[in-house]
Amino acid sequence: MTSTRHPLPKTYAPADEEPIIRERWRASNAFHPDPQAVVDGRRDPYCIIIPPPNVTAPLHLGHALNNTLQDILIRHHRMRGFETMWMPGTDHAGIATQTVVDKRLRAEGRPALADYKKLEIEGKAGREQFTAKIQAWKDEYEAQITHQLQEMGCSCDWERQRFTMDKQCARAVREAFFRLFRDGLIYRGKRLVNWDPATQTALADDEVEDREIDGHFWYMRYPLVGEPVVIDGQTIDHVTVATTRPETMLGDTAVALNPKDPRAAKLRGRMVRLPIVNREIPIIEDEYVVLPVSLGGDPDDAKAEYATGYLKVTPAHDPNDWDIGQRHDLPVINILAQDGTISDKHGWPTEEFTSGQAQDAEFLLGMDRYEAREAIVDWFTENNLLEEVRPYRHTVGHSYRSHVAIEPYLSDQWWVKVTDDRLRGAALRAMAEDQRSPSDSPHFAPGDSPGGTQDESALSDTPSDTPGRLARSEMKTGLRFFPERYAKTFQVWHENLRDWCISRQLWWGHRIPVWYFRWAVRRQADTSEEPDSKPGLPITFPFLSKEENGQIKTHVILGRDADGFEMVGVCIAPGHPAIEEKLEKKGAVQDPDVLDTWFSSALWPMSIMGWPDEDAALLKAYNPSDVLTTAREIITLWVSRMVMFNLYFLDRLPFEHVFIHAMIQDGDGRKMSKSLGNGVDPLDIIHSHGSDAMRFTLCQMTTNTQDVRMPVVFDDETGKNTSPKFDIGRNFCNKLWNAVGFALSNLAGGESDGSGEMQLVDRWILSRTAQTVAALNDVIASYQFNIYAQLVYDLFWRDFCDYYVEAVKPTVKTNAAQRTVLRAIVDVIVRIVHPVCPFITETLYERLREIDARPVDGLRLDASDLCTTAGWPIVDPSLRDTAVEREFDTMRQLIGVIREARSQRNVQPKRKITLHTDAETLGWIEAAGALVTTLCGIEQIVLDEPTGDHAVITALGRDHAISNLTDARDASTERERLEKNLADAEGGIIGLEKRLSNPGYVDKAPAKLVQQTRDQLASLQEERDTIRMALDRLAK
RNA sequence: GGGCGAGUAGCUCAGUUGGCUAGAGCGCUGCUCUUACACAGCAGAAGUCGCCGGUUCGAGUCCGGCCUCGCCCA
Repeated sequence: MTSTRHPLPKTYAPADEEPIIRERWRASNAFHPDPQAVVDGRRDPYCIIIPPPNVTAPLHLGHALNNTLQDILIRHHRMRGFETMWMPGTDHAGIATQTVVDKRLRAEGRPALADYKKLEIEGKAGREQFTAKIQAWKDEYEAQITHQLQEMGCSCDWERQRFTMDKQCARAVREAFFRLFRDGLIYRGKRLVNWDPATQTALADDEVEDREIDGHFWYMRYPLVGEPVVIDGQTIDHVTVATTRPETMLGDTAVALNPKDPRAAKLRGRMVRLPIVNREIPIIEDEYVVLPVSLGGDPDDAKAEYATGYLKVTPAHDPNDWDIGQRHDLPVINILAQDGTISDKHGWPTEEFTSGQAQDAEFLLGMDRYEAREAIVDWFTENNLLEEVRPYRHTVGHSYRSHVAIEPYLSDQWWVKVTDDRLRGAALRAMAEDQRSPSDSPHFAPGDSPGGTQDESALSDTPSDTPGRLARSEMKTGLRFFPERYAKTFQVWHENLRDWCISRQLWWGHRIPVWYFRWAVRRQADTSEEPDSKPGLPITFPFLSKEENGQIKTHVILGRDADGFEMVGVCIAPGHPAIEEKLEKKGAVQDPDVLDTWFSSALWPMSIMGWPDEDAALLKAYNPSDVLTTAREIITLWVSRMVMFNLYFLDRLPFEHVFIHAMIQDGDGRKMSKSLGNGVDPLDIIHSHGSDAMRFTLCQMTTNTQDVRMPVVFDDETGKNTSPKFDIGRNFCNKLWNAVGFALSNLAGGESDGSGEMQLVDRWILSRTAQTVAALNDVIASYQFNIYAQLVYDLFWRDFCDYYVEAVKPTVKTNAAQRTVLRAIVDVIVRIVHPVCPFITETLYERLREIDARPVDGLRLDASDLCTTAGWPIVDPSLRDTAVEREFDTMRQLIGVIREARSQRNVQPKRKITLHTDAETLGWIEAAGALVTTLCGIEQIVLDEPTGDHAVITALGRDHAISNLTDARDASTERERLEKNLADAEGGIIGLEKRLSNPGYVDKAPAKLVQQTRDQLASLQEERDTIRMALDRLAK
């Protein structure tokens, strides 16, 4: 068969080929699997769910890495015949997106969030208008992200792309919330939020700007209740607390000191009387308290320098104090109103005033927090309770909007009770047993001892053994992490888990499906139990039908107002807009907050497959999926929540494996970031080097360490950041292009008469290929991407190009057997490179298809129209021939020595030389075909001793010579070379002799190893002797 | 503070149950635009495997301690 096509261009030009290939893939529909084929049992599934990128910004290099790795897995499995699904999509990223859009609007001088909030208050649909702006932003970035993924060659099922806020995902969110609420796993509780007293709104963490301010530490005395204490000869009748916020003392509920503090023991169990309010509060011990420098605190810690060792604890007004309060079960006393004035109406116990205890504090009520601060400091001064004031510069969070200092403020939030055993315990029990660490965790059942038997089926997954694999619907245990060490992170996170606050004071997100209603509730039973933390009894609204009431199965009582009405919160099942409407007509108001973004992300593996419709074919086929591929910082947040929710709602895992890839840092070990300007844009690299080059480089870098470094350089020509690392991939692609092009031209041109036999190189390259393909399968199963690249590189470049192609040049045009092998090996190489470099291999595959393929025993290569759907090479173990590999290595050694001698003697590359050798060596060389003569530029091989100018060489334990070299002989370089070789040999001999003269080694090491050492020694000794003789000859 | 990772050639990194005279790519040196590829070929130089101690016949690899850098969680 003769090709009518033009030869390949000399250099691979990715920009010319990539769009053609993308279009070919699109038209083929090859990335759109049929879930029914899986459900019917006709095909085995393989599925990856994309970790949905945020619509906040375009993809960065970390995404490029993550998605390249996913695509490698996907393409590999698709070629192996799995019904392969890679589900794409994006995440709405609530806080980040809302902030980014608000910032952009403000930068453009257009109406922004604050303006829309005003409109909303005025009843002019501000919320709707603002979310429309975000929606437009989302559409823009979603399109951009999709484009980027396609440019990278990601073989996602684009027809099934989803978004965390689309209709289908929204339904899943509503359903999940309703069920968790119904089952008592969602509750309402207090939490400190960032409160802006000026605009009177809660702010997200990233809406708070840290600012350094010049403040003070005030040292205030709290008198001890009861007898004074003597410590180190000093009589103590009070403790001194240091604070930057004196006004919060009104809400103090304890004084804490570090258990390591020497004073702690003496004060244990004592109380102090809080000045002004006359509240008696306990002295407690908590590790959080900073020890003063004088008591052994860290001298480099500014806080230790200012600390007294006594910490006033105000749970309602400081996040750290809140945590201490939780740990010690302290009362929480909020002393501020929403506008930042001192108030007794927001949680300050009324009794303290009615009893007259707090009458000294009455004059403070109504004061602004800063006025109150001054007044309180004055009061302490007048009463001789102020010990000292020291200036102190520190960081205080300020509202990005009003620029006033934010106030940690107690407010009602919704929580998921992830600490419940149904969630946390289930997630822990789902871990593969051999990956669990020893632990006193009560969540593992007694039989679940760590370090149990390994689940063998998890370790290999060739298509032939998939029937042994656990049925997907039964996959509720065996969650496995790669690299293994991350299992510990997962376990520790769960063991220290706290409940998850899911409400966010934002507009962009899934609105909380709870309606608040002021109602004289008709109760089925009266109850005085604490209503706050658990759903109440079923509620009945008279204006709803019995059936409709059934959709509101639960409610939470939020409080009782002055008139005795209860404020209740009800959660409505999804799909009943009529009920929502009726309630709203009666005055019910939906919670204004939205859910934490992770709530919808946690449902991602289910929602995108059609849950809550449990009959959806997608859900049956692809939940659980095979592997989640993600970055390290996400294990705690996301992986955990997906596992908990999938187990809870479907009683099975969302995925079997979790692969955590390294993070890319710049050459100095810094994170890539916009602010540092050290980021590399994947699209820039695709344009400068090609998508395949970028992918190869990323794959090749992916070791199982935590971080990998990529030196970043600024390219003056393009004005963009790039990295020399990408040259690795570009060079690889170019080499591939040229080598395959060369092979094709040899196969297409010329013709053989069908005769000819395989030579040593042919059997050798087949053996190496068989070995490589087998290794690749293992390496994919264990997510060792750098080794994948290495194996492919070595086979293609070091073996195929450097030896095979060179060796067959003189014979391949006429030797039919060799042509068959060359054709097959090129085919294998193109296919095994395909998962990493899909574009170039797809292009080359098309050319390769023009050449007739003949079967090679032991090698199966199912063809297809496209490389992407072609069969993965299946090699018979019989192709592996270690005897041939050894024989080849012997010849390669000889080649190396001759080449070295040529180089030492400055023989011109083109010059053909004469080899003088013995009959036995000649026999080996001839048996190897044209290998040695071609690679060494040998014109003839003779059995005579050289007469004229020549160089003696030592190889295979004997002497040979080369002649017909060049001009005057240079004995000194040859002597230098021999002396170096002699030194090497002697060094080796000494080492081996030392080892063998050690009785411990000879006695204890395995006999096989000892014999191997002896053989090694003998051959080195032989080599040494011949080198010595050669040196002697030179000396004559 | 807790957890994890890294330290091997000038740079970026391999090194899987201890058997190593420690490897690769880039860079460097020399020779070649040899007819697939100069984004290439051939040859070469280059390392006290962070430091100290231990186990062992044998340690880059296992154990203990220390130093430096980084990440995650509080």
